[in-house]
Amino acid sequence: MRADKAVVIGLNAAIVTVSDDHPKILVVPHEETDGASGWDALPFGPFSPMRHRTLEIGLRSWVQEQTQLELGYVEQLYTFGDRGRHSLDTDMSGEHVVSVGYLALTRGYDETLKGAAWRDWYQYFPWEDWREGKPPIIDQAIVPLLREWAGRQSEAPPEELARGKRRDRMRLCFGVDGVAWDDEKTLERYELLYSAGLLQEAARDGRPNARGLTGKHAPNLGRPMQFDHRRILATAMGRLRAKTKYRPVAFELMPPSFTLYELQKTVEALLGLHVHKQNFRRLVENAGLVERTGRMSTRTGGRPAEQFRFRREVLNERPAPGLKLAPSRSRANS
Amino acid sequence: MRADKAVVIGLNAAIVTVSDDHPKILVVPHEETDGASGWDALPFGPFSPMRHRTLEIGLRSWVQEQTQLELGYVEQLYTFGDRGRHSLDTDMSGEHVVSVGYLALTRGYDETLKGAAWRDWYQYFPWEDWREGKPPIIDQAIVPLLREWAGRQSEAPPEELARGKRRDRMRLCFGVDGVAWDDEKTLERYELLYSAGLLQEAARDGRPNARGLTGKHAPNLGRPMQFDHRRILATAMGRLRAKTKYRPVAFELMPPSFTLYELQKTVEALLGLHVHKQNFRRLVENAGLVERTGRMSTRTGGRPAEQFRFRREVLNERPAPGLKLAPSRSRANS
DNA sequence: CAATATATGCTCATTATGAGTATATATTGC
DNA sequence: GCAATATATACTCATAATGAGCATATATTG
Repeated sequence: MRADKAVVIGLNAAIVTVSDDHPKILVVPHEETDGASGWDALPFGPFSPMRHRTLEIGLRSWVQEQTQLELGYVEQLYTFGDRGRHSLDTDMSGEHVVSVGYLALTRGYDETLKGAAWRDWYQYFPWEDWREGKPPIIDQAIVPLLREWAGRQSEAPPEELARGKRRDRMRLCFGVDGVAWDDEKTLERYELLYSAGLLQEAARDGRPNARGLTGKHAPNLGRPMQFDHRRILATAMGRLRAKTKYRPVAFELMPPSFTLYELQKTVEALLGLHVHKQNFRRLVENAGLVERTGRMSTRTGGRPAEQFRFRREVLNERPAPGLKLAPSRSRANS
Repeated sequence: MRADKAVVIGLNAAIVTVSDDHPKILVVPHEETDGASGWDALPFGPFSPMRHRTLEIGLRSWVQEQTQLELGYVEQLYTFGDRGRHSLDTDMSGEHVVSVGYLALTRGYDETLKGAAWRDWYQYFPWEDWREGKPPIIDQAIVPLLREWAGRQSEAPPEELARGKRRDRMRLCFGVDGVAWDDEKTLERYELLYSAGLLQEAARDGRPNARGLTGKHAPNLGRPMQFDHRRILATAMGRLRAKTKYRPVAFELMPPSFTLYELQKTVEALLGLHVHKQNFRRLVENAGLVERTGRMSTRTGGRPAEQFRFRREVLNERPAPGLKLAPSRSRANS
């Protein structure tokens, strides 16, 4: 059992927090040799089997080292074997890198971390935030560009078929022709845009873009990242959005005590959607996910809200549920 | 970016089919040097970045080579960095192996595949099949052994706490004290039994078992596998059971045309549970997952059943649904 | 032809869901 | 102090989804 080329396992963490109604991820500015500098990177480092008994332990220690952050909730996402042509060509050591992506949640938001910075994840995915309605970038830029791409000559022989498939992908991903928006399809959308050559990463990797041009001519759809890090982030978003609905993960992002509306705002920030306020309370309370503290919130605004805390016991009662909610269609509530 | 020890990526496939109401997986007898021979292994091989552009392509080619099987549906499961002490100690080359597990589905069941064999997955997990009621092994062996384990002195200081946590894990995993059985917790159950030292793999890896004994004294809870392959299989089962309920994957296991009851039997085999027959039909038909063929089944028994086929179009309509069903509690139906 | 086995259609009570109305309690500007 | 405003929270209601069972249809078997 011998590989013909050395393989390095890169551990990558998408570390998420929510502050001030914005989901943020921790990025480190990563200096590059080939002019791609300035692109953000996720905290990452190689897995060393001698030092780390498991992959997750390795990840935690890298993050600790690079950002002084002690991670709580950590979950493995996916392992990517292809990091795009870029890494194959320019990787200094001639090693092949396989990326293992992780999602981590923290309520920390420890202001300034040496060398690292928190950034709103919607900067990388401006089409994913529907809280203020459909993001204009979709109809103004994305859909027209994708239409052009879908109509282009395909390389493969079954011409008409390939075009149809492209159109279907577009419809399902971006909710064209009355297809409903699916907040969990973040990775599919990212990969569609990449395939269509509409992302800077695709240009970097030498993929022809929607106009058939190769090179640095991709439009500016969201902020790019180093290597395949934006893909890992897309995976993290999708997983977190999905998991929020069937497991009580949102509480990992909350302080020990919070009002129900604060909880709702956090969930809405993650999902990029509004939910129905009254139904949200009903769900959270009926599911036994929270308990009253008796204390009241002194926030400015209207009537003071009661503070709640997460009922950790639910985890031991049944397979603990999440915050399954339909987006509220009427903009009236929230 | 240098690892201090060479890392090899092992690609492992849990290839599933269902035939005759039994979910089966493809195993290859793997000869070992240290006496552990006879333990089944999943088809696996190392990832070679030079030959395979992606991990999945590498997996497909290994499977093809080892079993002559052309895979259809393939999905990555999880990447394990620790394969137990065993592999660390006895790995011939001194390399560290990281396992990437995959789930693959096939309707093939191509009888005899050179060197490989299909085996009922419940042989590895006899506690997972609840179709004939609660498997006796749970109350007769597993729960008593786990109780003993939960009551043992713990290594860590917070004595009472550790015991409580062990009891909680047992309750949630095996449905003790009125906790409902959760068919998706296959991995949690496997890992609990491993932690408690109740599996042959744990003995092999030198973990103390429930009676505090080290060595080959583990009871015989299911058939063991090479390396961490039973853990990968447990992951595959859990994922497949979960996915069946929200995505139309079961059809990957069906022939082009089938009766609704055949479909139901396949789903039941996967979940290890019975479902309510009439409600199953209602769900499948209302969800638009199937369409009539007009042909009738000539199977022996009672009234002939109509044959259906999978409506592939659902995949392009909305985020295609699965076969979400509650297990029927009354044994009357089926 | 009775007994039996399965397929399929239909009903019904209960619960979950999506949306809204109504009321309570605070702050703010005057 | 009071109207205007903002939020919190309680409650209602129609509709859909779910879980369970009954009834009928159509085959085979002895």
